[in-house]
Amino acid sequence: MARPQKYNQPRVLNAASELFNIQGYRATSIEQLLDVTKLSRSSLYHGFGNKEALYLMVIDHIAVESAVLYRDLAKSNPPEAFLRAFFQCHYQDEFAHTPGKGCLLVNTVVELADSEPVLVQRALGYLGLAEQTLAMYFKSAQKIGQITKEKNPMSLAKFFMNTKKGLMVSVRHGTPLNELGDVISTALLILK
Amino acid sequence: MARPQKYNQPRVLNAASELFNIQGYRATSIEQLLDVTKLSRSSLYHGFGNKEALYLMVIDHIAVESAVLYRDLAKSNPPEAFLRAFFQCHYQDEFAHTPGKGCLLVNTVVELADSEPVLVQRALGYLGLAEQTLAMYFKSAQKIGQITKEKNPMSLAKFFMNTKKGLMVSVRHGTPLNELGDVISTALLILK
DNA sequence: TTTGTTTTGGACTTTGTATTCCAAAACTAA
DNA sequence: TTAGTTTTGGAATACAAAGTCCAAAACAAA
Repeated sequence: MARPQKYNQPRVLNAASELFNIQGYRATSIEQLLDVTKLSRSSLYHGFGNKEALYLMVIDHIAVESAVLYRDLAKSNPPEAFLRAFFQCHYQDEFAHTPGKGCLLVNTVVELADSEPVLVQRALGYLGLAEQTLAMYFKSAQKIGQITKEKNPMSLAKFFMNTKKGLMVSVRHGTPLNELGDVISTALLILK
Repeated sequence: MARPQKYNQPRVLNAASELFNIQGYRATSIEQLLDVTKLSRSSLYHGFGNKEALYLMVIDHIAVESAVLYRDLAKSNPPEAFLRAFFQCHYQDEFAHTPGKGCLLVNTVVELADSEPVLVQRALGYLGLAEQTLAMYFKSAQKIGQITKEKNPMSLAKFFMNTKKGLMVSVRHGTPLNELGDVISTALLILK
């Protein structure tokens, strides 16, 4: 008994996510968002609130996507392969779940650290979640004997999250892929 | 035979640097810059051009400071101590050459990656320089036998620069210092 | 067709921001 | 004092951006 919603959230969020990821939060105008989402101004404000609310939804959206991806990668790979995939999934088209340059969560905390606490806290929450997931992965990998028990799982998680953050910075400014591969290989020596 | 310049560049650049570093480029308004530099609007535009030009001068300014500091640290420390100082100098008050949160160069490339190529290129240049300096340091450290010759000096440099970038992201969003220390200790195992 | 909801166009308001400009004031050296 | 230069106040310009609002159009079901 009503006109159905024409736009669907996932498509809008994907388009917005891509633009935010490339340009950053502040550099992205409503005008541009209307462009890529093909929404009318009225629809965007009616359906998503405002720019900040939309950004929050985008963060949630990509965080869920990433969490699912990580879980899959962890299930089907031994430690080294898993970590390589974990590092590369944000800049390899095969996985293509986050187009754009770098990681939206990292970009968010760097760009907005001191000026948008709500957005930063949301991003930080998901980064923390990823760290915990990594720690649990290492803990169980130690139990199975896949990696040495010498090191604290939490320390490993923090170290590899830090490596990931560094890589996301490098990806964002266009470092050639082979150089990133070199960094990854060096970092993985920690597991030996 | 003239009125002398009241403001001096270094002081202005320090004040501006601190604000830019904390808030980012876009979130910092001219109004706020006038506030912290104690300059009048007219003086700022007359003496420094515009916001972009000022930011370039700030980048140059902190890059020179950092380069000098790194050189000193390299001269007076064995590899491990040098690297620890290299990592910590951006968030320890003792060195206090870059107040604010994180590293302005890293913040710049992340915040402005796609929208301010001039500023990003300038920052990238100095980051590249730091990497080269690190590589040379490792090369000579290998010659003296301070570190193993197993690894490529350039790979080491890239790896530790990546670690630094990750740390700067974490510093920016307020990770407790002891956690950073843990990451650093893990990363340093690469030298063993 | 009628009804109720969603979507749209587009003008409008409001706000914030960078930048320019000029005449007046401040200051030093001659 | 005078001359030459720097600094300043503050108004004015220009522009872009976020968000609001309303009436009209589109649409599906009754």
